[in-house]
Amino acid sequence: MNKPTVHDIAKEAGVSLATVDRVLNARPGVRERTVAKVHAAVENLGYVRDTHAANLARKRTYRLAFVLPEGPSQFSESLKQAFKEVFGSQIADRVTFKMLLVPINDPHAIVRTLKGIQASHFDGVALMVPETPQVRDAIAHLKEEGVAVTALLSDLPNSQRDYFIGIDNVAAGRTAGMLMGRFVKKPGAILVTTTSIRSRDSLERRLGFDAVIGADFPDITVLPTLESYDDPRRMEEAVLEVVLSRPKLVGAYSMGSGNTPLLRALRRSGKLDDLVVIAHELTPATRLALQHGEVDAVISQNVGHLVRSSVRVLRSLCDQVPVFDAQEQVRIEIVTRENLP
Amino acid sequence: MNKPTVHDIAKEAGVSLATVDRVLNARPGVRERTVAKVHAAVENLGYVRDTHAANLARKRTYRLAFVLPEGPSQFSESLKQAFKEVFGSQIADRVTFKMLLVPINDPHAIVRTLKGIQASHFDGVALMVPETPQVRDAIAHLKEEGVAVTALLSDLPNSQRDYFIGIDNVAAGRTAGMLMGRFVKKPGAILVTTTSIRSRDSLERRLGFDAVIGADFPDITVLPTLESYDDPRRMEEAVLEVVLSRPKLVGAYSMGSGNTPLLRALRRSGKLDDLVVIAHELTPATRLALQHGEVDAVISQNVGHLVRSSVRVLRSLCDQVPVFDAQEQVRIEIVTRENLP
DNA sequence: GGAGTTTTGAGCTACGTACCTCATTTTTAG
DNA sequence: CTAAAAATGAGGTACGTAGCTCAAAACTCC
Repeated sequence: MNKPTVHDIAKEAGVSLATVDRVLNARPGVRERTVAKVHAAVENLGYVRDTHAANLARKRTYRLAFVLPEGPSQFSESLKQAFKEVFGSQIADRVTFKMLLVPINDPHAIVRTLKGIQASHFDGVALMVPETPQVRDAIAHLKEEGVAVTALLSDLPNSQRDYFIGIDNVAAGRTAGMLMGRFVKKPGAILVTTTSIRSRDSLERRLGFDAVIGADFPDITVLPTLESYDDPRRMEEAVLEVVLSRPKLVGAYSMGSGNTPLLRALRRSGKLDDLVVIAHELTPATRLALQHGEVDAVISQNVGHLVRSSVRVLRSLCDQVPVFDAQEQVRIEIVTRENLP
Repeated sequence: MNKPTVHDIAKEAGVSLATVDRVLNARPGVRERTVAKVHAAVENLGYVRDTHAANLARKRTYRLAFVLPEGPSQFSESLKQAFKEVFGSQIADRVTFKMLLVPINDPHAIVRTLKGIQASHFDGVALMVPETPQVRDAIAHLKEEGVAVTALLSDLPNSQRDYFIGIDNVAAGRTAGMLMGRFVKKPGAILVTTTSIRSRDSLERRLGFDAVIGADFPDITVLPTLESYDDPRRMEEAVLEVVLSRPKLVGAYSMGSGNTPLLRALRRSGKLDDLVVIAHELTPATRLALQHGEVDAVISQNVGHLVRSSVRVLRSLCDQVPVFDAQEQVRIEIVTRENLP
């Protein structure tokens, strides 16, 4: 009736506790036949190791590193806030964190940081960095050392990362496109902005957005993407210019960070009320804009969930336990004034 | 540096381990002054009990009961599916479940079931039942016996339940109203259906829906709610009648279960393509309808999240540990063809 | 001041697992 | 067959906490 323990396994397999221990922890010096017997007993009884008792016995701690872009983005801030919250909660027991901030546009510096992560100091790493060949190599090296690696928000599909935690950005772009198409009331053009179209996220979102608009909303044209290159002033002016020169503008889609300069420009133009505005990521700024009716919808991913997921996933990877996918799947959330959390 | 243990507390407070244990577990026979000393030491060192070690020592199990409506609703099915999934996961360790199915329309039977739950057999209960005076009394009784009680999906605001896990249904209705208002392309009437308007959920959703339509979309009228009383055939015919007699119908809002008869009627009428359809809860039926473009949006709550939340919340309540609210908050999800999980 | 009562301390076992040592048994090679 | 090597067993300690016993110390009260 009760959950079987190692003692039960020993009895069932007709071996001693020591042998069971050797098998379960893959220690050497056990005959093939005996290993098989123990495994059979495990199967038979449906034994699952009590992770908590095991962690207690081995004084295990999960030393995790999070490599995040530095710089004062509102999204990063809410990520950091989420980390603080999680750190105090149950999820984080036996976990120690280290946040490593890297300049997102300097692949060299990123790789230097990754090389600084050693298996002797960390058991798992979550990465929110762009994929480059050097990053791939660094990940391969981490894996060789036995460090668990998960991609966060931006996938690293061609690397050896163990897991990806984040959304399908093409689908996110499609969702934005669908909302835009259904929300606008008349034919016209859509302004699109982002930090840099060189980032995979922006690329994918634009792809999805264009696909839906092209297929389902023939009356709408999508303008070329405006890039801010992290310069808010420049973005604000560029947006203003487009808005003033384009009488038939009906909407704006902000794919990346930099919602604030977009909104400032639209406010200055006096046309904000006539435009459907869709942005990404729920931050204090977009939240306020939603409440004021300036932004019509925000496509978002639950930041708290992202952080908790990364911790849970990294723990599972460290323990070599299967990840509970259903729980870790990140939803593409549509947030409006009415369902604002 | 390391997490303080009871030993550290004993040293810090200048008392023995036994005394620390007496204080921490609220055992009698300790002087006020000593209790204070120990609490001070706990504060000083920032001690937090290692729940897992504690559970190990006391062979603790969390015996939980879930009181759910019986009957073959698709939503109930997905709930049960979610339970099965959670049962095999880490969240459920040291947890034993019991599902108690009750006839939702028989308050008498519900109360009988609740009275059958005794503290000697259960540590926590999650309830998905309508609020009646008898139910309130039964909850009060459970609380007296020391059983943790949480409301699931339908709140029991006037009872002594410890927690509510679910969404704000007024906000959910508002969200549906907003989407409906923005999705329909011309003025007209909206058909509204539910199982029974006597249920709190339907009442609240309708309230929110009407409020938004009334305030923001003056061109739209909302028809009186059609009730199915759990009779699909009746619902199907009633819907068909309305659709055929109302040329200016532009949308349909399904507030409760019974999405299938609504869709059947709309298909039969041949007008499905011209209507904006918004439903609640993501089930196999609504998922398929979304994919086929028959339903435009589904307002949903993540069932897996609901179940995991209830387990986590009930555990926290049993342990008298604060609930991590941010994690347990249930989102009002907007699901469309594009962001279907 | 003595008897009774209350409070405190010391020490033990247990939970399920990890990891260690040392003795004993079994297997293998020559 | 024997010596060496490999495999196994018995039993211990530890992790952080719960919960128990029994003795010792500290308080009351009259």
